[in-house]
Amino acid sequence: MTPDAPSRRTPADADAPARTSAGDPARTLALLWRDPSALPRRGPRRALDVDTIVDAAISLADDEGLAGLTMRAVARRAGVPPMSVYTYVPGKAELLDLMLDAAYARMDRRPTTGLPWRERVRAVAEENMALYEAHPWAAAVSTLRPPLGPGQMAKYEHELAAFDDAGLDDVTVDDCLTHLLVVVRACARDSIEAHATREQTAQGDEEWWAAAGPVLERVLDPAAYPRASRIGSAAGEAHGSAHEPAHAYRFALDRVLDGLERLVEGRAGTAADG
Amino acid sequence: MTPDAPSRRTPADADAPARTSAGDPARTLALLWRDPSALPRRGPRRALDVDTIVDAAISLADDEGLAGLTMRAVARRAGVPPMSVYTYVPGKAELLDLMLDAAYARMDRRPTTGLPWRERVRAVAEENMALYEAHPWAAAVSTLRPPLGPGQMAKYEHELAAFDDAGLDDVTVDDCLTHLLVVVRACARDSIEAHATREQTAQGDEEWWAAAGPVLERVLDPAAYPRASRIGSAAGEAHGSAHEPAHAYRFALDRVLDGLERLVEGRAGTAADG
DNA sequence: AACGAACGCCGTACATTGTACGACGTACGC
DNA sequence: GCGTACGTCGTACAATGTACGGCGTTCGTT
Repeated sequence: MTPDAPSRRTPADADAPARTSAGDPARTLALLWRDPSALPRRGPRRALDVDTIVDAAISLADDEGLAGLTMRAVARRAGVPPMSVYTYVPGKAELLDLMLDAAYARMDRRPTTGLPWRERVRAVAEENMALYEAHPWAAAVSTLRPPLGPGQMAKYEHELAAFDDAGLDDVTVDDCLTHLLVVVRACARDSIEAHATREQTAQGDEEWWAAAGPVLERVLDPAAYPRASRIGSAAGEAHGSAHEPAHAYRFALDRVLDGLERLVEGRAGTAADG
Repeated sequence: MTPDAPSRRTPADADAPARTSAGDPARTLALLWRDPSALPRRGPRRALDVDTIVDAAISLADDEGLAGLTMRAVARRAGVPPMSVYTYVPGKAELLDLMLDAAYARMDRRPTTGLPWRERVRAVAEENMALYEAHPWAAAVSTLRPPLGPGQMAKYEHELAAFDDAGLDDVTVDDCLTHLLVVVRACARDSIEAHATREQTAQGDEEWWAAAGPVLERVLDPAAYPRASRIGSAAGEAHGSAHEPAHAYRFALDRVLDGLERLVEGRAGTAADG
């Protein structure tokens, strides 16, 4: 009753978002923790090792994005023929796990002992944003089932510590951290997409609005959408464009911290509060 | 000096997330608003119209997800040969714009006049979550440059009204709405990915943890990660699994509303507050 | 009434993807 | 010394979005 091999990524999955932990869990974990007992005992000496492939993949994804992360390109950067990558890594899914865990492991974790919890939690947010700035592809990978490697564990342990003296119970601390990380990653994704859109379209936001504006004026009746017209243009003028991801992130982070603070204060309202 | 045609999607873009407004803005807007002057004046009568294609695409994406939304499949569902789709829609990017704007237009918008702002804003969140439950693909599409069609405009106008008597200035109202929508969409994405992962892997979270658990115990030293071990398993027991998207959403929504409430109260803290 | 241009329609073709498969050679255990 | 487990990697395949071009239809103009 050996289970079938977990779903492999086929060309048909094109638009499905990249996902971690899509391979055989045991095999992936052995790779993540560099389990020596998983190494081959017979056969010729391996020319490379897993880390060479992972490093090549990370630097490639940093340069070209997830779209440029093809197995052939990884092989090229590692200096081996295309199919040789599969000697070190079972497939692209496992490679993503390894890349992400390695990126987590290398995160810069500032010591924040002594600071109040709000500043420590803010630091956690900034560290994650820094990760996504250094490795934009990391924000695009789904981590619903996180890569349970040493990097992920160190990250989780460190981030939980930020809530140490906030006086919250264990489950709530996990909820708070999850919420914070979801918001930071969402903001990071928007920011990265803004960047990518500018590059790929070779059309800045101003040019896009300049192209869209005249047509929009012809079809759109301001009287039909009074708030949208007024507030939309007010927001557009306040920031450079209609959407300024950096500003959205700052706003979101302050709002999230305020929300967590009410929880710490014990004044959280889950229904209408009186 | 006619500009080059905006970037078309080629097979090489596989892993790049689907994006709205990737086509020629003027052409896309004409399509979105069903500009009659953009219809052809010569040639044979069209066998179908844009809406047939858009409806086929939406029902297809509802059934099969964004990964199943191929131009060939859209054509099959509309009952035309593959390349005929391009008669009605310039390309996949524009089709996504049309799909999204149509989904926005058909959203169920409950009247919430008379309710306090917090309940009205909560209703906006629920309406968006309902949209993503009905059309999971909508959560995956990047809307950095939103499809400026009638559906998007109606949605924006309606959602702004939720903040009508909260006493916030125009720019802040836009910030709040953006923040709310970002969080709801992020939660929706996680929830959808959880669903998709269960289906594609044919492996529930329990089975996955069951497969990962033993190996993890062998490599992981609880003493090295005290908080992670304790809080991780506490959270895992509290919800069914390590990650319960529905719970994460409820928690996030309450926290966001609390954060906005402090803004409304004028007690928001952007730095340490005393 | 007749003609040419503008259009609808759509079959074929191409580059690109992840990776299954299998041939060939190497190193270890008996 | 031999069988087998393994590394290495060339070839092949199905699926993708859409460029291109051939063909037929309809309308504005004459």
